[in-house]
Amino acid sequence: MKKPSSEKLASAARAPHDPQRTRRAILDAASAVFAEKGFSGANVDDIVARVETTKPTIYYHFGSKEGLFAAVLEDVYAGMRDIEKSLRSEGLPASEAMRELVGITFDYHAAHPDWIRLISVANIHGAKHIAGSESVAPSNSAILGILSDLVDRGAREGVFREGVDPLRLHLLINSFCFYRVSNRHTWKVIFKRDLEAPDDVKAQRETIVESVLRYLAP
Amino acid sequence: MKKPSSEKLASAARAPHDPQRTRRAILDAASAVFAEKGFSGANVDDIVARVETTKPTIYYHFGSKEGLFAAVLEDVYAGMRDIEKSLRSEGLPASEAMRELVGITFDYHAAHPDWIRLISVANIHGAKHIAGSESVAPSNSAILGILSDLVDRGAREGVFREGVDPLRLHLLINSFCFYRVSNRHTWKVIFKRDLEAPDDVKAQRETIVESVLRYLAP
DNA sequence: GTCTATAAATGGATAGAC
DNA sequence: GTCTATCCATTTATAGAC
Repeated sequence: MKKPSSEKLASAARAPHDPQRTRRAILDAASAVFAEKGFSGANVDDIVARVETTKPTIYYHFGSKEGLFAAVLEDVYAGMRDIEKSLRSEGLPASEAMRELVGITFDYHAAHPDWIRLISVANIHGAKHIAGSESVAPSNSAILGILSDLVDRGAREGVFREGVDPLRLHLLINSFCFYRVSNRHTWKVIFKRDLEAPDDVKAQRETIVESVLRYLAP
Repeated sequence: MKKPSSEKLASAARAPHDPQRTRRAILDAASAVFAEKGFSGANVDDIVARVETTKPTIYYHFGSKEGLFAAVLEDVYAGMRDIEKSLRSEGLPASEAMRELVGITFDYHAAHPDWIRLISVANIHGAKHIAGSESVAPSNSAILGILSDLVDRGAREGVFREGVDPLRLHLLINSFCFYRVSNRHTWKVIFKRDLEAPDDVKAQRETIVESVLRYLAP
């Protein structure tokens, strides 16, 4: 029989019935557990143990384990807007702005391994949990719009070549930033090299930045 | 795992007790099920249903569900040698050979989505199932050796620049080839574009090939 | 809205015959 | 080496009190 000491919610002396806060706490805990163990590997009890709530409360708010996972994914995708917020590329020349954009994308992925694991888990399950979501697409089209504008501007200024497809460029950038985090475990076993060693991270960042700039060069 | 090289056991359509064949059949079925549902999502009964065998037989051969998954991963990594086998780059100039190597890597990934899902699943679980394997690393170092030699040769011939790290280049190539398959489901939901549309696949192939060649240019 | 207690079902693993 | 039958821990989900 364990004595619960509500630490997660007790930062501001948990109100007896504060649904918003309960929801938020459940989402955060679920996010961590799903990221660590995958969808099927995670169980609701693990989540309960982290939040100091109970199973019926979770089912009251999210309906099912699948509903909870869907909510976690929507929540996590919403955080992607942070990338665009970080961008300060207004006054910069196109290549400098591109260097900035790629670097920030790299840094964001590197700083959010849990986010990446969740996307991986979502893909393992065919993305069915976000298939019906309306909030997920807009979060991402924003950054794509910025990239698209930048490609056009660079082409007009003559520093980028013409005819580059923005979405395919986005694929080139994201694949590198994502994969080096998502596959670092198998990579380490196979090549005996830690992709997260600080010096190497720096070199990888330079690799994708330079790679993109060279790809765009006229 | 090793494939049976000599088959003196082909007496009937299905011998009553043919361990090699049973093992092979279990591995193939398990591979498909793990790829489809992940490690925890897959259950041994699903695998049994696909092969004509029983649960005790699986446990006899592989010890546990985890042992079976580990065996599946080793088996699948062994197939990676096919990439090097496809390579015919001996007489070609360095840039042509590189174009060939990147293209074949792209094609191999595109042709083996199950393989990619299994690697994703392995990474979700921290690659612990292959952590102790001795057969996995050599399978991959072969292709890396070829890439490394090619980079050196290109540098000597003056068509590639100096100081390119082969492993980081391998990362650039593989990340694109892997990600476009592994993340195609979320990509489709978010950007409403099918990464597997034939015309687009062609363009993506050209994107990574050209990207690598530009990256290597002096 | 949140709790205690429990139902209902799934699924990993094994005993023991052949 | 492979089968039939089964055990039992785990786990999603809910009934009903407060």
